[in-house]
Amino acid sequence: MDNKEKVVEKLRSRGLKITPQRLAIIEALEGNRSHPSAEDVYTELSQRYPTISYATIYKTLETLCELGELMEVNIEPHKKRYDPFTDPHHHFRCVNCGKIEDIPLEEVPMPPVPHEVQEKYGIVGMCVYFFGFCPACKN
Amino acid sequence: MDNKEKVVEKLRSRGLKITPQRLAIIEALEGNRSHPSAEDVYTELSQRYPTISYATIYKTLETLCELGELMEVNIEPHKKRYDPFTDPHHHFRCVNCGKIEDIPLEEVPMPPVPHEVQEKYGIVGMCVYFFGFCPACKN
DNA sequence: CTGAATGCAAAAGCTTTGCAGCCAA
DNA sequence: TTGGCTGCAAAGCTTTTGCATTCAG
Repeated sequence: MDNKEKVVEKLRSRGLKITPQRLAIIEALEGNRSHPSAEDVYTELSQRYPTISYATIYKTLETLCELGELMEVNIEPHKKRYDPFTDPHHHFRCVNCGKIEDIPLEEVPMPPVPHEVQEKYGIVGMCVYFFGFCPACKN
Repeated sequence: MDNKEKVVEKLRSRGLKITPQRLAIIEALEGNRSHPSAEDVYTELSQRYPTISYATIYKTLETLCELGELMEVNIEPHKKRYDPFTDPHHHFRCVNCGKIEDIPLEEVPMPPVPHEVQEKYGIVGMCVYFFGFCPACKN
C-alpha cells in the first residue's frame, strides 16, 4: 500500500469519496504487517469510531483490494486476512498459535513458471503458503 | 487416496467403523479429480442415500484428512475443497468459471526451500496456488 | 451389548445485502 | 443538490455442535 496521501489521491481520481471512515481504515492499514482480519480492523477502529460498522469495513477493504492497494491472504480457511504490503512475498502460518508471518523472496524464491505454463493457464496471480511451528511455538 | 480396500483396512486398523455412509463417501472420492466441496459430495450421495447428512459428510471428510487419505484445498475463500490425490502438486483456479485444476510438478517445480528456512519456521507443509483463465475461458 | 457413528436441528462464524438516512463534493 | 457512503439489521453460506437414536463389531 502506498502512503495515505497517495491512496487518497487514487480514491479521488476514481471519483470515490474521502470519508472519515475510509481515512481511518487506511491509517490502520498503513505499514501494518500483522495481516489483520476484518474483525481486527473493526476492533481497532471501534474504539475511536464507536459507530463504525462491519459493512463499511468490508466494503472499504474490498475497494482497496480493487485499487491494488491491498491483498487478500487466504491462508486460514474461513477467515480472510489482508496485507497492505503488496510486493511479491510468501506467507507462513504457525499451526500452533495461528500467527502469520511474511517469508521474503530472499529466503524462498518464487517457483519458476515456464512461459508455456503462463500461457496455458493465463496466469494472473499466484501465492505460496507455508505451514509449520513458529520459533516461539517450537517447544 | 489409496484404493477403497486399503482405506477400509486403515479405518479398521484404527478401530473406526466401516459404515455404509463412509463407504459411499470413499467411493465418491476414489479417483475423483474434480476437487469436490462438501456440498458436491453431499449432492452426489444424497441421490443414492437420501438421508445422509452434512454432519456425516463433514466428519468423514475430516477423518479421511487425519488418516492422510485426503487433502484440503483452500484455494477458494470460504469453501473448503478436498483432493484425494495427495502426491505433491499445485492447484490452479480459473477466476472466471471457478474450475480447479492440478498443475503437476513437471510443469512447475516446488519452490526450493533452504534447510535453514525449514528449520527456522519448522515447516510441516506448503502449498502453491495459481489463478488465471482456463483454456475454455480465454475468450 | 456397547461405544462409536448417524442424522436432525440448531448454532456458530464470517461475510454480504437491503435500505433508510447522511454527507462529501 | 445529489449520488455515493454509512450503519443497522437481517440474511446468506459454509461448517460445527448437541443430542437422541441407530448400528457395526
